[in-house]
Amino acid sequence: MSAAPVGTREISRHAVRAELARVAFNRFCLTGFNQVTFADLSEAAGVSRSTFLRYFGTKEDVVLFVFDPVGDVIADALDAGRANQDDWDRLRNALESAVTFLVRDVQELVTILGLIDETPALCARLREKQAEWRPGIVARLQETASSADGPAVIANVRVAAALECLWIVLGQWSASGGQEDLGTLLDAAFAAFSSPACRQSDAPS
Amino acid sequence: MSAAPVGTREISRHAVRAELARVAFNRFCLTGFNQVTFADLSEAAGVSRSTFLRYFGTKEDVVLFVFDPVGDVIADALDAGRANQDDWDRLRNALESAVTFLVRDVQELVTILGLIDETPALCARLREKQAEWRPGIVARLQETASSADGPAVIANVRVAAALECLWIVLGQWSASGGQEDLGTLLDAAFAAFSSPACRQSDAPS
DNA sequence: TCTAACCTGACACTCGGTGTCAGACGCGAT
DNA sequence: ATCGCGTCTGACACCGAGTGTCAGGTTAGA
Repeated sequence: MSAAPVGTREISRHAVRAELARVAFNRFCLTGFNQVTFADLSEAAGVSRSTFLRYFGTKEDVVLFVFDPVGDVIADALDAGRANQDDWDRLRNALESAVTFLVRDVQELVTILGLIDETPALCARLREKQAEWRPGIVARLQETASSADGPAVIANVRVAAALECLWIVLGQWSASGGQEDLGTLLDAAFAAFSSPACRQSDAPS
Repeated sequence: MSAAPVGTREISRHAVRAELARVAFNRFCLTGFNQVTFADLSEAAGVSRSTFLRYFGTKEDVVLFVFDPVGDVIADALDAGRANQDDWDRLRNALESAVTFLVRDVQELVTILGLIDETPALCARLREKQAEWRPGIVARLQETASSADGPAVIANVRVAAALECLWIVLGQWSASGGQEDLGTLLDAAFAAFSSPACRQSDAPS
């Protein structure tokens, strides 16, 4: 997935990137995202500030570049089992693929999510990435559709809503320290769309 | 709504803020958001850079401060007609209040939305504001609930989804130059939640 | 081996944003 | 009227993010 690096230069670049991110991540967790400067990071990593900036365009990307493939993961996962499933089921399953991709090391992901949660700049940048994914996901959701399908806005809204579910669920999960089951949490979140939309009648007290 | 300014100082400050924003907005539309610096803005407005910075903490706020009350508008509107309506209906009506609040001058709103749309930094900051509104809206949605109401995550997801609808609808509306009816667009967007979730069967060809 | 592409570090620069400071201004009390 | 108080303003210094350039070293591939 996501264009495997063939050239030796690509391999090298990828490895250096990973190492720089690792060193930087420790600093961020230790001191806080905003308190750490590029000068600190480059010094800690043993490279010049210029070089560090060449590997990561912005400070946010040092943390968030691991999320880059998620958009493609979700879009690709929409193809699987596209028969006999409605939009919500397909989206829910695609999100399952996304969290499976993200959860390699539980502790690491919990830490990253915690760092993001307490840093507005990281939240903003992550939401920006999410917005970039949406068109591709919407297109994939529609291209396998039976064309006699409501206006495009419907698909747009559903994808946007599903992506919101993803972050809400991940937030809940990381708040529990990675204990809860992500599949169960996804089901609970998607119940917002399928359940009988509560409170059309008073409480039976 | 939103704490009417009582003191003379508050009135003055509010007026200056509006004037500075007006001048700045022209510049932004003329040259593009990123190309305009605080030095340009302050010169155009006839004040020092320091003063301009004192009225708007960030460059994004120069454009986006008009959206600040929207969160409260939505939360307040949730109270109206809280009987015999399910979550989706209440949220849809609350969004109607929000767009009514925003649409004073059609042309101006279309221009602002266009500027936001082509400026990633503005999109990001607006999404940040939206995230700040959410807790308050969720609380209001739940406080009038019959408590025998699914887990909190349900309300969270629904509010998040509704807010996504708001921006999708506003995007569509501004793309049409403010011609289409916002109520109709809202209905079309919310159909994503109530319609029979397409494609559980093949196309009848 | 040779050449061309690339990587690196150093430097200069712009701009967003924060903080400080002294002076000007408005306003209420005496 | 004027005195004192808090506030607003402009000037300045400062920091950090991000961009661009350039010379020299390294490596890949013919």
